[in-house]
Amino acid sequence: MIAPAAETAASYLPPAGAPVRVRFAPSPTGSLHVGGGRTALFDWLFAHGEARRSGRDGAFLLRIEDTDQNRLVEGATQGIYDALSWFGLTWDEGPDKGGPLGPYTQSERTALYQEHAETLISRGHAYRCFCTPERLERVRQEQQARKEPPGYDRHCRDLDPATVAANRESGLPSVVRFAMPRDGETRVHDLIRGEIVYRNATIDDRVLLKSDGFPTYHLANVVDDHLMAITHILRGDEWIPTAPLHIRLYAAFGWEPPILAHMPLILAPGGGKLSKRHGASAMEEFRANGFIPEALMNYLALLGWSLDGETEIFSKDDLLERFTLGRVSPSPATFDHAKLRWFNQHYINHVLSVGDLALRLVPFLADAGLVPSETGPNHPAFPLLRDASALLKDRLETLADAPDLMGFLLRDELDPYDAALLVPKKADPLATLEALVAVQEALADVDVTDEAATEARLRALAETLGMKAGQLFMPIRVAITGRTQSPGLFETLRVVGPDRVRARLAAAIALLRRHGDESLSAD
RNA sequence: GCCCCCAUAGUCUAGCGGCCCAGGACGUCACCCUUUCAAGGUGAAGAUCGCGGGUUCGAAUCCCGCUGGGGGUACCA
Repeated sequence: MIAPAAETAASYLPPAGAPVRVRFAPSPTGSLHVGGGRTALFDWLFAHGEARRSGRDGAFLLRIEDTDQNRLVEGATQGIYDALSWFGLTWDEGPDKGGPLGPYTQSERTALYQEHAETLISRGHAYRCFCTPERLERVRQEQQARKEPPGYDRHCRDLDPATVAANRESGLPSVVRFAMPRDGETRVHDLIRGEIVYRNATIDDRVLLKSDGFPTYHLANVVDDHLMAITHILRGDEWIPTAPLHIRLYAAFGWEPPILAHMPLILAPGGGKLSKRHGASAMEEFRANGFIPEALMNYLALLGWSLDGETEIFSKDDLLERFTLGRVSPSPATFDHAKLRWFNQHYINHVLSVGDLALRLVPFLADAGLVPSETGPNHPAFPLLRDASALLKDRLETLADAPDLMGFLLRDELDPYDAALLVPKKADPLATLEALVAVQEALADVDVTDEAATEARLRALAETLGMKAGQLFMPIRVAITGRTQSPGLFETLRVVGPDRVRARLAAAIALLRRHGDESLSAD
């Protein structure tokens, strides 16, 4: 546990007594990306951690941005809830939770956006545009041909009111565009990077309301953040280029903009945005691949944030205690699967209790048919699972490694293995066979659940046979586990238990006899 | 092309003008422990602080330029 730091109020926090409200606003167009997961984490840590530590109310809300009817993916919203819940984040307001400033699903707020678009039009900050997609495409191509920067040519910006009315009357489809100031500049204050200055002339008139009546991100996000009393916007770096538009929108509405903080991008190992091509990139994939949420959280927290450059292990409580938005770095970070695996291994081996680990292993082992899926702490299968977990936890990098590594403990029959494995390198098959027979006899009157007794007996046997202990232990290991790598031999024997030890030794001896005959006849 | 962001070892990072000829972690390598493999322990290699100019008694730290990487450039978010 890390001691809480003496907290001096950061400059980006509101005056004492005023609340901090942040939101995570994913669109339900697929599974939740780790980049989104990290943004949600930082949102949550800021609201529930930093803000509350400093004596302010901190609220974390979830808003579903489903304004693109063409990209909606069925079940995606539920998937987002599941991913965030699994990750360990809880939200105070959201579509499923309700709250004072809902609804929290944008498709239920369309009237609101339309009203606000009209307000902008009436104030001269926006206008109806009747340009067809075909015309827009043509303009774009012409601009490219002339090597001009692409962008809307403001064709409809100064249509006279009569034309607009006539077009609307005749049912011509239209969008609402923002009337960006044509000169001057817009200053965006980013909490992480400082001030960014844009020349207004380089920003075109973006669409606010689409022809299907739904808003674009720009309008919906500004209207909702204001109406939901959001104080700080945490979002990905990819939003920096549209930040000036948003700032202009706040100004056009006469609203005070929230504090903006753009989180550094998460890059793929080869460069570029992290995607499916680079292995897992969605929260649910990490879950399915056997990563535990505590480890993922620890790893993700350190991608872009650090406490002191020294401390590496942070529990969820540590993070709530120590995270500060001000220490988030502006530079993009490359996702390193190897380091994530290290964290996961560390949590499995050193942080989780054995009982906890055993329980988390159940879904993975059940899928492989190794334990009943209903296995719980009081299930008859649990004690063996627990013992198996204790034995193998130091070589589990992910929960998904368990079926392969623990099969020999959880099943009575061993998977078929190559008889040659029984014979150590540079050892004689016949001598090995005799040694195993001797082991069989020696173990007949030894209680294998007594590790010390078993070890004493087998070491003595090795001496009697004139073998090095390791030479004798390897054939036993293979006979009992079916593989050349296993936990310590004596603890393995203990957990496998007397009956299976006996049966597996007999099976190994039989296998070696057959193998010997075959190699003789092959000569 | 245009706009914008970023820049300390392969990777994540500490550093916010002298404590740094640069600290921690992952990865890599070696050794130790040892019945195998892990885990663990110890140690090593690895960064002309992207390059070039300034500012300063003094720069990884401040300023400018360049280069490189990345993002944006949709009636997607």
